[in-house]
Amino acid sequence: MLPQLLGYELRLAQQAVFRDFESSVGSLGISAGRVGVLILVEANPGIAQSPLALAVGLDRSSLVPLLDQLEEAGWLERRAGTDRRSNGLWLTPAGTKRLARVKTQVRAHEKRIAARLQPQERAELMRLLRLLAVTP
Amino acid sequence: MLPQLLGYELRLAQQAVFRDFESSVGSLGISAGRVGVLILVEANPGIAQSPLALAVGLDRSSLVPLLDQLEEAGWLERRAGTDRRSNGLWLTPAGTKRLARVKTQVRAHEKRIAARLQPQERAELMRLLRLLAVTP
DNA sequence: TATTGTTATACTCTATAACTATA
DNA sequence: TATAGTTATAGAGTATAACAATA
Repeated sequence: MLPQLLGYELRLAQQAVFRDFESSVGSLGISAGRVGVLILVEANPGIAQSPLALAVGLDRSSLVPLLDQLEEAGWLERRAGTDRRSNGLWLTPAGTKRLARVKTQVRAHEKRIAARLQPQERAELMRLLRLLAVTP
Repeated sequence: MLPQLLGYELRLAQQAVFRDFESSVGSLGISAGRVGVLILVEANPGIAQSPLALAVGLDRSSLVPLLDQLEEAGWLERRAGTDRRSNGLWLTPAGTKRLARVKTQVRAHEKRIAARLQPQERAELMRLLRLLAVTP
C-alpha cells in the first residue's frame, strides 16, 4: 500500500532532496530553515517577526530562538520597527555576504537535483506540486 | 528565490498533504510513522527489527520506543525470531483490526489529495517524484 | 481589547555511543 | 569479531500558555 501513496512518495522525494541540501549547503554550517529566513529577510528588508513567522510557517514563538541564533552569528539584526512593539529585521553586511555564498551553493544544489529531470519535467513537477500545496 | 526551488515546493506540498493526513487518519490516534510501520509489518509478518528500521529509514535504536508504544497499545507483538538475538514482529488481531480501519481512512485521504489532480497528472507526479527519490 | 515579541515549558522525532546476549 | 536489540542521553524543531509593553 505504501508505495502507491502520494504522501509517501512525496516524503521519500523530499528526504532525498533534503539530504542533498544538507550535505552541500549544510556544510556551510546553516540549516534549511535558517536559509529560508535569511532569503526572506533579504527580499523583505525591515519585515517584522510575526509576518515572517507566517511566511515560513512557524509560530512566532518558534521564530524567536532561530532569530537569536542568526543575530548571535552576526548575520541579522533586530532594529526598531514601524511601531514600538515590533522589530524590523535586517541582514548585516556579514549576513548579506554569507547569504551570497549560501545562495551559490543553493543554486548548485538545485542544478544537481534538476539534472535528474528534463527541463519540461521540472516545470511540470513544479506545477503539480503547487496544485497539491493549496490549502483547501 | 525560494518560490522557484524544487526543494521548497516539495516541502510545501508535503506539508499540505501531511496536514490532511494528520487531521483525518491522525484522528484515530496514530501518527504517519506508526501507520507506515504497521503496514510494513502486516505486509512482512515476522520481520525483524533491523530490516524494518532500514525499510522505514530509521536507526534501529529509534525504532525501539516506537515498537514499545505499538506493543503497549496491543497492536503489535515481538515474538521469538529466527535466531535468539532477533525478534519477529507480528500484528495482533486487535492491530490487524485497527489497521483495517486506519487503511480505510488512508484511502479516503489519498482520494481527497488525488482529487486535486487529473488521473494522468497523478501518475505523472508519482513518476517524477520517483525520479527525484533515487539516492545517487 | 488586540497585537508584538518574549519566556517557560514540554513534546515529538531522531541520532550516537555504549551495553548485553547471542552468533 | 560481528550482529540484534536495548538503554541512556542529547539535540533539533516545534507548539502552547502566560506575560509585559504597546497599540
